[in-house]
Amino acid sequence: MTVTQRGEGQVGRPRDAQLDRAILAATRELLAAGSYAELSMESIAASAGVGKKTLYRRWSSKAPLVAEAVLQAYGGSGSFPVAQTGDVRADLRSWLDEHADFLAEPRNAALVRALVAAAAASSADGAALYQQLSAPQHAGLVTRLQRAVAEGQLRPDADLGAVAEAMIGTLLFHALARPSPKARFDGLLDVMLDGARTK
Amino acid sequence: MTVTQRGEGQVGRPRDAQLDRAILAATRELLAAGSYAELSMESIAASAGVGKKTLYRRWSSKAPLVAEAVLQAYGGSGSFPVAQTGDVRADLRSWLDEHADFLAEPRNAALVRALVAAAAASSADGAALYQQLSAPQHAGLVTRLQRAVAEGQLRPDADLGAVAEAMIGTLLFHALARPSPKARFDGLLDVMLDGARTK
Amino acid sequence: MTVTQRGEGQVGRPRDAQLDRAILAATRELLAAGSYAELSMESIAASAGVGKKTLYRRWSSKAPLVAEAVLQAYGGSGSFPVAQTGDVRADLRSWLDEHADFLAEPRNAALVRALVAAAAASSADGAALYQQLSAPQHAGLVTRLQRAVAEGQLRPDADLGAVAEAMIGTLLFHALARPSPKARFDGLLDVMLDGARTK
Amino acid sequence: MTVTQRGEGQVGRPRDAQLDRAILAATRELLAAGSYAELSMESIAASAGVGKKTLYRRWSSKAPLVAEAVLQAYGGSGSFPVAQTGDVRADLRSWLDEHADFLAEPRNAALVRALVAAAAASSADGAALYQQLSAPQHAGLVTRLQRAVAEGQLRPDADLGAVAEAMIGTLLFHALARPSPKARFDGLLDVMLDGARTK
DNA sequence: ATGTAATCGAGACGGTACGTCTAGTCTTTAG
DNA sequence: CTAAAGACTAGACGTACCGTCTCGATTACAT
Repeated sequence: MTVTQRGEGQVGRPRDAQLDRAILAATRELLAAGSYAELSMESIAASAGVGKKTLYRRWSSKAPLVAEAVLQAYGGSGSFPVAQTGDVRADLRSWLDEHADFLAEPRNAALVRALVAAAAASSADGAALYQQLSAPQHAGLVTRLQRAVAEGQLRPDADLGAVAEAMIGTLLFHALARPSPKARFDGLLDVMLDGARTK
Repeated sequence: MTVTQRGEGQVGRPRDAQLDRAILAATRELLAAGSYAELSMESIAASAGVGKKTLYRRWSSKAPLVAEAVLQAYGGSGSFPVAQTGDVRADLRSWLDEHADFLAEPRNAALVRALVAAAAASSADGAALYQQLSAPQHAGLVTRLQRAVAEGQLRPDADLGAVAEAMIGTLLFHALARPSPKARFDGLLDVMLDGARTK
Repeated sequence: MTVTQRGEGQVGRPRDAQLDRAILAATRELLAAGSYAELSMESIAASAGVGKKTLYRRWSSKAPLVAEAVLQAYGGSGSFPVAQTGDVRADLRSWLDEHADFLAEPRNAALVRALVAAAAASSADGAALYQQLSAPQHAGLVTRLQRAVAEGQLRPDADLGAVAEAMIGTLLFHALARPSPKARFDGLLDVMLDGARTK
Repeated sequence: MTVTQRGEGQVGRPRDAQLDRAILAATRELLAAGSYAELSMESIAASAGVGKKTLYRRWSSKAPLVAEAVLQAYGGSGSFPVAQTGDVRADLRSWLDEHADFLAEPRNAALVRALVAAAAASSADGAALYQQLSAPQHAGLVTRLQRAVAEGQLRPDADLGAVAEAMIGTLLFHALARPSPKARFDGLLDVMLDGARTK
C-alpha cells in the first residue's frame, strides 16, 4: 500500500522559489548603484519584474528584505569560517584579510552599509539584526581563540571576547568610515597578541 | 543719532538663534522615541513648532541635521577629551568609561545609532559624516598614545592607529549590537597593552 | 459498432449548476449591503465559497454577472408581463404598481441601482446592458398599447413609444432618486390618457 | 481709520483657484474619452499636472469630483431654465430640445452617464447626488406648469409632479439607454397635453 | 480498471489604482 | 530677510482588486 506523502497546508498555488532569488539579486544590484535610502520597494519590484504584493508576501518591509539579501551575499551564513591551522596569528590574519578583501569590493561595502542602515531603520528589529550579523562571527572567533588557549598559545586569563569585539569593531569601523580600501591588519594583531607596552 | 553697527549682508530680520536649539532638542527628543527612519522633517518641524522652511534654511537635509543634533549631545566637539595624567592605561580607561557611561543611557545609544543610520542611509553624505564623527576621537587617542610612546610607556613600533581604531570600533560595536549596557573594557586594555600571547 | 451519441465538447467534469445559483444569490446579498462600486469579484467568490476562476469561467466581468443576478431577481425574464384584461388603464396601473411594489423593497431598489451603475460604469457593455434591461419592458408595454389602439381605446396617432418611455423613465427616476418609497402613479396615467390640457 | 478687511483663518498659502478649474476640466476631458470606471484619480492628477494630494485636499474621492465636474458642465446650476413665453407647449418643447441637444453631443452624454455612475458608486452620497441633480429641474418644470394652470391652459387637477417626473425620466432613459441620438419629444408632449385616449 | 479532460477551492502572480505620507519648494501674511 | 502656516509637485508607501495562472483533488465519460 502506497501512502501519498504530502506536507501540511499545501493548498493553492505554491510560491515560486525562483522569485525569491530574483528579488534578492535585484535588491543587491540596486544597492550597488545607490544607498539604502534611495532603494525603494517599488524599484525592486520593477527591477525584478514582480508585483509589489509578491514582495510583501515574503518580507514585511524593506529592512528584513535588505538584511536577507545582504546576508545571502555573505555566503548565507553571514560570516566566513575561521581557519584552524594551528597558528592563531595566521588564522586570525586570514580571517581579517578575507573580510578586508570582501569589503574592498565597493559593491560589498555598499551591501554592508545597507545592512547597517536596515538595522538602524527599524527600532524594533535593529538589535536582533545586529545580533544575527555579529553573533556567528563573534562565536567563531572566540572558539578559535579558546583552542589557542588550550594549546598554550594564548594566556588563559586573556579576555577573548574583547579580542573578538575589537576585531569585529575594527572591521565595522572600516566598513562604515571607509578610511582606506586596501587596509591590512597586521598592526592590530601585533598589538593584541604582543601588547603595546614596552617590555 | 545712533549708528546701527551691522555686519555684511545683514539685511532684514535676523535668524532666531533660539530656534536652532529648539530644533536640535526636538530632533533628539524624537530620536529617543523612534529610529532614524521613523524620524521625518515634518515631525521635527511640528514638534519644534517651526515651519519646514526654517529647517531647510539651516540644514540641507535630514542627515546633517541629525549629525549636528547628535554631536551637540556629545558636548559640542563630538568627542570627549583624553585625560593626560601620565598613566596611559588610566587615561584610556577613563575615556572608555566616559563613552560607556554615555552609551549606557538608552537615549544616547539611540542617538549614536541614528548617526550611523544617517551616514549609512545616504550615499552622498555618508563618508564625510563618519569622518566628522570619528576623526576627532581617533586623533585625540593617537595624540595621547604618541605621548606615551615619547614617555617610554609604549613601544615605538606599536601601531597606534590600530589601537585607536580598535577602541572606537569596540564602542561602535557595543552601541549598535548592544550586547550589554553596563560594559567595562578592562579586558580590551589588558590585551592591547600586555598582549594576549603567552609570555 | 456503437455510436456514442454525445453533445459537443462534453468531456471532463461538468459544471455544477448549483454554483451558478449560489454565486448569483451571494451577489444579490452583497448588493443589498453595499453599492456596485463596493462590490468586488473577490468578495463574491469568498462569500459564495468559490474560487475566482469559477466566476470568470461563467462571466467575463463584474457587469454581466451583476446584470444576470439582477434580472434573475426580476423573475428571470427581466420584466413583469403586462396584464390583458381589456381595460388599458387598469392593466397599465397593475404593471406600474407591480414595479412600484418591487422597488419599494430596499433590496430590490439597490439591485436596480447596481444595474444602472454596471451599465454606466463601463463604456463597452453599457448600451447593450440597458437594452437588455429595458427592451423587453418597452416591447411589452407597446404591445399592450397597440392592442388598445386596435380596440379603439387609444388614438391611432398617439406616440405609444413615448408613453412606454415615460412610464419606464418615471420608474427609473424613482428608483435612482427615490423621492418616495410608496409612490403610486395615478397622476401619470391620468395625464397620459386624458391629457393635462384644459378641455 | 481703515480696517484691514480679512477673513478668518487666512494663514498660510491660499489654495490656487485656477487648479480647481484645471482639475475639473481634465476630469471632463478624460470622461469624454472613457467611462467612469476607466477614470482614475491618478490619471486626472497626471492630466491636470497636479499632485494627488491636491485632488484629495478638495474632494474626498472620485464620486464627488466627477459630480462637480459634470454639474459645472451643465452650467453650474445643473439645469437649464424653463422658458416663460406664455405658450406652455412651446416652453416645454424648448426645454426638452435643449436637453436633447445637450445629450446629442456624445461628450455630454458621457458626462451624464458618469454622473449616474458616480451616484451609484457610493451608497451613501448616491441619493443626495441624484436629488442635487434632479431637484432643480423638477422644481423649474413644476413652477412653469403651475403658471400654465393659473393661466387656464392646464387643468387644475392635473398631477404636475407626474408630468415633470415623466419628462425627466424620459430624458434619463434616453441618456442611459441612448436609443437614438436625435430624439425629439413631440410625441411625449402630445400625449401628456392632449391624452392618448380616444375622444 | 485506467486514462483523459474539464471543473473545483485555494491562493500566488503581474499589474494598476487606491488614499496616505513625506521630501523639498513656493506663496501668503506678519514682524 | 526671517518666520509660521500651509499649498504645491513628485513619488514611495502598503493595501485591495483585477483577471490569469498553477497546484492537488474531484468527477464525469472514455477506453
